[in-house]
Amino acid sequence: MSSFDPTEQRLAVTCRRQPAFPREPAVLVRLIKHLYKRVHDDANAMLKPWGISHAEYNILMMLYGTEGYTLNPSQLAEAAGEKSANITRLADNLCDKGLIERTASDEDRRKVSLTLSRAGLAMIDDFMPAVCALLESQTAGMKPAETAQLERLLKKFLGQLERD
Amino acid sequence: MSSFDPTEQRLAVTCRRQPAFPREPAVLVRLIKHLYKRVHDDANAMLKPWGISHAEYNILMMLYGTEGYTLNPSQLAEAAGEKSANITRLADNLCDKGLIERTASDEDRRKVSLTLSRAGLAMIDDFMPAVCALLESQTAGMKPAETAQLERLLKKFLGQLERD
DNA sequence: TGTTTGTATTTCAGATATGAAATATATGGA
DNA sequence: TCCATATATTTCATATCTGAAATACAAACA
Repeated sequence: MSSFDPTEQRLAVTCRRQPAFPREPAVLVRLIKHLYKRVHDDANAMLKPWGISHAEYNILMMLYGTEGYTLNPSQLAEAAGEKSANITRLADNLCDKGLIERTASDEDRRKVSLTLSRAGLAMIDDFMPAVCALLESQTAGMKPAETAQLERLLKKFLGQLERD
Repeated sequence: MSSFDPTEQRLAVTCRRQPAFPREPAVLVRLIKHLYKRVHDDANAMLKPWGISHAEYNILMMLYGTEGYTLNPSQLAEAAGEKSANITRLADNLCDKGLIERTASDEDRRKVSLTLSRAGLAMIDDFMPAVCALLESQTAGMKPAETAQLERLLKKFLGQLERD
């Protein structure tokens, strides 16, 4: 019994009432939504002891995954999947917490560099065991071939959404 | 070239820096986030002419997919994947727009019934062609066997997240 | 009956996210 | 040079969402 069952049941009724309604994409889209909400909530709960949100975590980790630990707000927006107005706010918060540093670029003065601070790096090292444990538990029941297949299909789906 | 490439690239760097970091679940979680944002934005854009949001659309469609077009806020919260405090607000808006009706239950006076109105039904009939077109375009590049496999794997993933 | 415990919904304050406009700088011609 | 257009970021008003507390009723039972 999954929390998704009531949703699926209601999609079935919709299909009966609207013969043109395409079940498969509708189910996929709603599964994505359910999964995202769940993953987002779990991540927020896990990160609570460190006083950062899932969105802030994503910013820190995108900087961490970059040579030089530095990105511009616009690169960060793409990597973290946030709108640029939101990046400004998140970066403000992370600066206030001392986890990143904001410096002006001199090569292009429109640009801003956001760099992981020493404290930001230390926090990542600190929460990393908890993050790894959560991530591992999330796929614990799936075989490597299944997760690889899921990755492939999700990328194909994303590619389709982004065509044109 | 996908908008996901920069993210994936940064996850690869993270794996190099943190050998314990499990790539596969991290990639899946971030793909889910990217997909959700995209689907959510596209749905909002498509629905704009009708003056409703993606979240409001989900409420309407969950009522539409129910015998009697009626649900309680708590059932709606589960079906639509929203927190109950949010259902109250969304239902308020939909009532103001005349798309649903709120009535007290007499069998259990704590409960509230939210019912699709005549105008709500008419709006669904009206936007249905655009909804179907969007949904179909979203999986246009995938074979039925692939979407079925994706559905199966997403359900397995969700099941894993919800164990315990 | 009265009391306790549980469930359904709403309220409220604060967090989070958004679009559109504003600001500042860059770039490529005329 | 001057101008038009493009890019990067922020600001601001508003929309959206959340947790926690408050409210209202139900159900079980001493």
